[in-house]
Amino acid sequence: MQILQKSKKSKARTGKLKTSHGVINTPFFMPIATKGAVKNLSTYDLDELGTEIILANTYHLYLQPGEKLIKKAGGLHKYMNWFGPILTDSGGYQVFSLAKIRKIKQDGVEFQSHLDGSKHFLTPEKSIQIQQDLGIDIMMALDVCPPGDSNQKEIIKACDTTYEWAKKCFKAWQKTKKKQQLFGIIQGGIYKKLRDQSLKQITSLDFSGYAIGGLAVGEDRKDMYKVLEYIAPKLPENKPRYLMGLGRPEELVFAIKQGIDMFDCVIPTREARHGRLYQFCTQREKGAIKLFDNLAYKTSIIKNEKNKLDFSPINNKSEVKLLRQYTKSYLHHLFKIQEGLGLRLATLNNLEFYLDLMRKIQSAIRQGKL
RNA sequence: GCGGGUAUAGUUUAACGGUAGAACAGCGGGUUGUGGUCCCGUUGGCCUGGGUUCAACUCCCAGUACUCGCC
Repeated sequence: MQILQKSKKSKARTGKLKTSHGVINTPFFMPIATKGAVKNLSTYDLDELGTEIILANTYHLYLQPGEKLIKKAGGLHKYMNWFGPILTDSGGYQVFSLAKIRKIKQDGVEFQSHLDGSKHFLTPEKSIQIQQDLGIDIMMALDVCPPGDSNQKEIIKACDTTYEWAKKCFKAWQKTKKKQQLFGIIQGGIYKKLRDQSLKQITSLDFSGYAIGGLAVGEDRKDMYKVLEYIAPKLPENKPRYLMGLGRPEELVFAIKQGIDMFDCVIPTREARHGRLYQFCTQREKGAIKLFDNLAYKTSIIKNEKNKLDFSPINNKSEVKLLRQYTKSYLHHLFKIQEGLGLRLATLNNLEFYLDLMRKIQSAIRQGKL
């Protein structure tokens, strides 16, 4: 990763990350396409939003439609008609989110498919093989993501397994032509000592980049901030730093100030489907949440009746024509009648907000404001 | 015109001679390496007038509205 600017006000930085499908400006946000689609959007929509990279999921694509099918199709890029960079999560998060239907063993995770109940065994090597078959740009090592309320013993165990698996992933990756990048993941919960140890272990392996995992999984928000502030600056400076799974806009700003370069989160897309819209606003407005400088944002619920007679555009400043043309009243109506177009417009709105936020942040770092 | 039925929250409805429940709508909160419209909380109500009874949303009578059938 090439670093272009380092802030004097914080540990924030801007740069460029090269991948085999293009260069990405950092810090950046990845819209989530778990199963090979950003829900409700086409790749044309993603282009219009200025999307630079998306995130997909190894476990989900392995189960359906299967990595072999995608390989036959010419890889995930060709299969889903997206020719920018793709990062895949290894399946490690499903260790956490699908806790009821899996067993962690020494060599890997045993899953029972949430689709048909069939049993599957995901090993570090298998995860790498799947990600290679998918042909994506940035692979993630298989890790164990323990819940936020785990005790110290459980976190230690998760760290140990994560390290063992990281070594196996690294070894499997070394045997390939290394056209794809591989990132390692640091665990350790909210314990500084464990984070330090995990950092030391994982960074002993020369990964393409390093991620902080195991945050925003149920722990206290204050603890999350403390750990992030503590560990982020310790990550290797010349490599991309990825904070997995976060977050709210103010959390992204905070993390960027600690030196994080990469993010992904379901918030903009999921909340869009539930009718919550993100928008920039002035700091004085009711419900405004301050970000930095003079920038603030608020959310609103389009289903609320107050929108029924609001014939103003969804976002009159949007670069997306649809968002300038369709009114809030109409979007309210679309949600009431449960019409898919509503989901699409809301998703466009929220992703444009998140991607715009990152562009504003990049610009602020360049101008020395962040 | 005659006869029958129904009237409970904004809507659709439940129960009961002794504190009227629910769903949807409304309002508020939640969602963090995806839960495809989800989860949690919350504000609203017995058609009107008489009668019986210790006590009536409930039983009786009248009115009103709606509805079905007949002429």
